[in-house]
Amino acid sequence: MKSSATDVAQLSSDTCCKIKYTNWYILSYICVIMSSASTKAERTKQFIVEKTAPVFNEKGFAGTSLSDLTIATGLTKGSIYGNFENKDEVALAAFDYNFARITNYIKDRILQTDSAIERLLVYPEVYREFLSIPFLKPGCPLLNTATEADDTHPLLKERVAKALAYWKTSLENQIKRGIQRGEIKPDTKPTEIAVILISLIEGAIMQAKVTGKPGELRIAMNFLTQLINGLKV
Amino acid sequence: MKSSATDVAQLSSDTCCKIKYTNWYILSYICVIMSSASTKAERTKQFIVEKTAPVFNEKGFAGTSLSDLTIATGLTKGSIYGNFENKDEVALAAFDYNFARITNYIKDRILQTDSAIERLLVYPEVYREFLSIPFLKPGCPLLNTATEADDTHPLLKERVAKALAYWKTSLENQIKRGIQRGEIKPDTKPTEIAVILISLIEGAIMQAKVTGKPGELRIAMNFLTQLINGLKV
DNA sequence: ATAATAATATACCGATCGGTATATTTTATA
DNA sequence: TATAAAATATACCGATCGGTATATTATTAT
Repeated sequence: MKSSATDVAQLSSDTCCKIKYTNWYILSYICVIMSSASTKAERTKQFIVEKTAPVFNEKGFAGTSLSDLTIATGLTKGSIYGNFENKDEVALAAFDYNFARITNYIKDRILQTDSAIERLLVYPEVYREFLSIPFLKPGCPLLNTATEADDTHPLLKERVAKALAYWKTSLENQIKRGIQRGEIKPDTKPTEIAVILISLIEGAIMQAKVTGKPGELRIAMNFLTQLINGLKV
Repeated sequence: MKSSATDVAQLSSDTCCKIKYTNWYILSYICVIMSSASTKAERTKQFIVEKTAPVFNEKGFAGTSLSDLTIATGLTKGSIYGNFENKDEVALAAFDYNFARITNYIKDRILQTDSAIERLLVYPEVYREFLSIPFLKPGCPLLNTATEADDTHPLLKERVAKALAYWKTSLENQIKRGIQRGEIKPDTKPTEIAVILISLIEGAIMQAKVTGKPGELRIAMNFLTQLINGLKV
């Protein structure tokens, strides 16, 4: 017996007043503040995304069935298909949600810093303990989705590509601003640092997930920290 | 209409006189030279592994169906299940094969070097062009399998863990020998270099697969090359 | 309160999933 | 070459897959 879904939208309270993630990073990364979803359907849609996003991140697209989605949401297939065209649409929205979540998490911590070096150091600080950050337990959604989708799911691959490009651009801009402000050595190559930072983080996460131990992650993040500190003027 | 499988074992010629990969890295990494498979079943088993390994690497475990396996091999389900207990067993053998293949590829190139630094440089040299190495097109089997299996397939995860440990140990030993021979700075930390090398490679591969361009890979491998050269006495 | 409408649940579809019992074919032995 | 044994193919299983038509329920507007 499924629980009624009529009041399910209200449970999705923690996001109703948030930034509409899909817009700011897909539509030229413009940050659009949206009021809480107006129609019931929109709120249920959001509810489905929130509940299924962790499942997709853990099991992958092929490994997640529609019955997984009904279990995660407590809704029926009919309801899910009333809000999404197909499984792909749910997966795409779920990826956007997962990526926005980690992005917002990083952004919140970056807001508490007051130098370019400190801002860059947020990344190794956060990912150093990603094994103990609940919603990152199943790993980085970028890495998980990328490795599955690159050869099997063009639409999902495209989303990952955009997310990755956004991350890279953000890092580059942070470094450029740091150079302008005289906080980072002027001969620093923004793109190179961005790529190396991403590589170290994602590669270390893979190892951490497989070994289940923090050793590799600690080593890689220590190295990254030193690298970033070495950029200081 | 399936083509007969009776003569299929003979086609598996290129591996019949090779090192038996499953043994040397699972059984305490002891290198056991095996003569060509004796029974027909063993050769067919090998044939199935060779033909399905690329499919598993590209589509993943959940994304690969038994019909994919029959198509890849030209055999029937009955034949496959006559040689393997279930889909898991095929996937495990396929992963071993994929990992052994890249390992042997690296090993061959390492044999052509004559210094510890050169040996380490083989890794960025090989992975720099992995997009153009045919059997690596679908990506690194370690990365692909790790990200899918870590939360969904304990047996496969265990194999990946062992493969990763083997790679790491190999790197550490190469560095230690380099230090002993006076080719690498004595204050070099073998484990740290190994972890950083693996992180940079796997993280860069992920980016390369998603963007489809060689830029990120080139940057990461250039950096890794510099890092290794910096270890020279 | 009632009617129109929007949203969700139910029941079902054909296809494919992983897996297997058994018949047929091929191989090895004599 | 006949025969036993091994290996492969055929035909089928129940379960689940993604998806949908339709009935039911809840919401909204009057």
